Amino acid sequence: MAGKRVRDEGRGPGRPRDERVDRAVLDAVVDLVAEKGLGAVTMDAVALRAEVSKPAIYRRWPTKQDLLIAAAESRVGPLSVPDLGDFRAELRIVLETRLAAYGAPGVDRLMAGVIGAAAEAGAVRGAYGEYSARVMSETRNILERGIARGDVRPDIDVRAVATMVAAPLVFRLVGEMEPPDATLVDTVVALVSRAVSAQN
Amino acid sequence: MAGKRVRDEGRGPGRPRDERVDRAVLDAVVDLVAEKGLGAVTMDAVALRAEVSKPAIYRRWPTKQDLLIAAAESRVGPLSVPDLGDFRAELRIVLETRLAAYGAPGVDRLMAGVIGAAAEAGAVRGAYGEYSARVMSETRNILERGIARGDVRPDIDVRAVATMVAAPLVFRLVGEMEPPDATLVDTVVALVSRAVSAQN
Amino acid sequence: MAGKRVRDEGRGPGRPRDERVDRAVLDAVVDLVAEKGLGAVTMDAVALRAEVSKPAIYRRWPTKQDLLIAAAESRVGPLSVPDLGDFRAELRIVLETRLAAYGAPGVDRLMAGVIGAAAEAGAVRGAYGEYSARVMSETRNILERGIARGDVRPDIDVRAVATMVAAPLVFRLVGEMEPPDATLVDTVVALVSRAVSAQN
Amino acid sequence: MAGKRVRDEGRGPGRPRDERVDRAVLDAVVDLVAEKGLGAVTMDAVALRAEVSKPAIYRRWPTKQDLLIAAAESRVGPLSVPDLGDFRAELRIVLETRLAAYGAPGVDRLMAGVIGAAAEAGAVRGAYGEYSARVMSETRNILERGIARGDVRPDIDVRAVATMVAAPLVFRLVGEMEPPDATLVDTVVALVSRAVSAQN
DNA sequence: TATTAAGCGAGACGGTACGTCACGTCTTAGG
DNA sequence: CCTAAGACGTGACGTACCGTCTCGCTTAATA
Repeated sequence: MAGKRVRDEGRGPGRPRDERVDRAVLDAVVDLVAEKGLGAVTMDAVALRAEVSKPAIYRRWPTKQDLLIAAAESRVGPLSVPDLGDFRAELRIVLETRLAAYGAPGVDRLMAGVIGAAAEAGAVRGAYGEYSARVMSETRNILERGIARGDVRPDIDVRAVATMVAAPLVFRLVGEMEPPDATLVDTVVALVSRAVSAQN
Repeated sequence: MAGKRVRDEGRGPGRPRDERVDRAVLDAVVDLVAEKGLGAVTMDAVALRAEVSKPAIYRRWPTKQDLLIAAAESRVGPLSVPDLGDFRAELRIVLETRLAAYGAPGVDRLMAGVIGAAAEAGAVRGAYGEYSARVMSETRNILERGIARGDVRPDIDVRAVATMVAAPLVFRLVGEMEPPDATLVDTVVALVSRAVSAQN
Repeated sequence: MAGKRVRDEGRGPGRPRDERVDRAVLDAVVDLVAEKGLGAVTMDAVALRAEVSKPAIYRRWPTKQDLLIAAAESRVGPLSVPDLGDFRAELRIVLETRLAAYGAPGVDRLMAGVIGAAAEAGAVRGAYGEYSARVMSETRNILERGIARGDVRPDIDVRAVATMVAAPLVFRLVGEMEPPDATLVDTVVALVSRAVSAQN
Repeated sequence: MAGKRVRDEGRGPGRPRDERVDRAVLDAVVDLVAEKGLGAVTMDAVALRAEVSKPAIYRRWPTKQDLLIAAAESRVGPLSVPDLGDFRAELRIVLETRLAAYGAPGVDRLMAGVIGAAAEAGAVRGAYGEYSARVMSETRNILERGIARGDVRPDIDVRAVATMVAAPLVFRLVGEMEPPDATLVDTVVALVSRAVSAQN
């Protein structure tokens, strides 16, 4: 799951955490971003919207950054692609899944906000780094599966290619500030699969 | 240059702007990021470090976001690659120039900060959008030159490919929070040139 | 005793109150004040120190103010002075008893805290007013006994004189923030008894 | 003046403090106490009422306690009684001046609040201690003048008697939570002057 | 040469969000 | 009905930062 949760799930004595609070808070974050932009995502505004108290939020996510990451992860989380016997097909699924997720209202600016917050913190590879790794892991998986299967050239640098797969959609969103579209997905699929294909 | 400057350079009456202030402020921003992280880049801290007053900063850049963009642009600005007669060679120059720029201390987190600030503002395509376009324009140029020359396939989507070229370094920096390296550059050069090459 | 107790002592069904809780809580309050000052007297801190749960405290004293009053009363409670046939001697007993009580560690700041809490509440003459009246009642008694006996002038305003007797020690403690001492007691005894004496 | 002010009056460079802010804030405190009680004296409420920002308040008084003391001092400050050639007359002036000040709306609860806040802080003899000393100093002065003049017995303990003079009005207000009245003043004047008079 | 518009450092200002803390209530599981 | 543990809503706290403003001063181009 997302950024460090203060109390681990091991039920102890005392009143248990109210699960509805978690959901309500994350929804409130996404809704606020979608409706009024990142600037409206104040801890107070989130609390008000979720009908929850600020301490209840801070009990779960000790920092605004952690909250943003958790909200992002609730919409753009780890992926699992079945073995389709074809790297290109699997790659397309990954990218189209991400495209759909980024297209949901608010998710675009939320991702930018998460990156901005992560930059602020500067803590090298904190909660955000772990989230980033989780999000990219399935891309690495299909690459390695492709290599094992034989339809991906074994001489590629998996990490670099994974970056090349993940980067364009996010960069279009955050770096160019425009929504990624099907053309971009098609181009990534075409270029990457053509270039890493074992067929030539 | 970056975000709207309040007084255009057309000399008027009164005391002229002190050019040293501009330089001192931008340097102070980069140094602060390099030494203490983005969180330390407060307008007050910048003023203190640059030995300059806050109004002197705001006269030049009306917003913190504008200042950050100007600082980024002072380190990672527009590029101009001569016609080498070979798309692959020109592509490599673009990427290696960016790699060098991103490797300078502080520039990595500064880029992340610029993106974060742009996200916050939410103003669709403001000063940041223009900066982003300036930075990516040379990549488009070499692609179009390659198409004209004939060593780049004419059926590609220029914009999408430009995104695929620019994205990986920035994403490695900002999205994965690790420094881009030569391997990543090599991989981008190899994959992109192989895939867009007109030779097959 | 102090402030309204939620359940009157009339034994009902169910598990009876644990008497040790009462004592432990009041002791915890006084100890905390003595050791770390009034600011450390948090309901949570009291509960932790007394090894008792918060609801157990609130069942007994519905408000922090009530708890403070109860703690104060446990150390500085009503007094009973026997008829010694001499107003001056009885007055000295009252004052020396109070002096001793105020000298105990923590009691000084506890009194100030009670007054502060009463001020905050603003509720004119609530639990605190009753406590205050209980504490001052014996002074009125010895004054009235002295008038009846004939060694106190009958033309004094009993209430005003009682205030003059009670005020100095408390004010020294709370208003001047220094411990009252024997000199102050001697002065009060001397001045008051000299002034109200029927002998001249 | 009241509790430590952060910047001393020695005009330096930069924008000077706005004197109206000081006045507006202190008035807002007193008005809020008078109208809605001590509980309404929130830093936010004060800022709102005074049409001033919270930082502007904290620049002047680093703590809520300091602010309360300053507000109290603005209404109940040091006194200066001319030499009337008669201790009893001077004592009456001191007490009647205080009685009038305590009678102003809000001042009663404000005094209680100051004492409560001082208790909380626990800092032995901080800003409050100094205020208390300032307020009591004139009483010591008239006692010493009386001794020098010869109409006050020289064998009294000046400090103890000063406490006996100052205590009753404040204690009536804060300890008994009722307004002091003329009867109390008369009693204090009568008892103290009778007891310390050099005539017998 | 005097004027004057605009620059300059310093720092207070209003506004707004942050993250923390305490109060008093409520909810669990167990005695 | 009590107990301990601990989450909950409410709401104030004091701090930090942004972007504006007001001082008194300096600096050059113009009149």
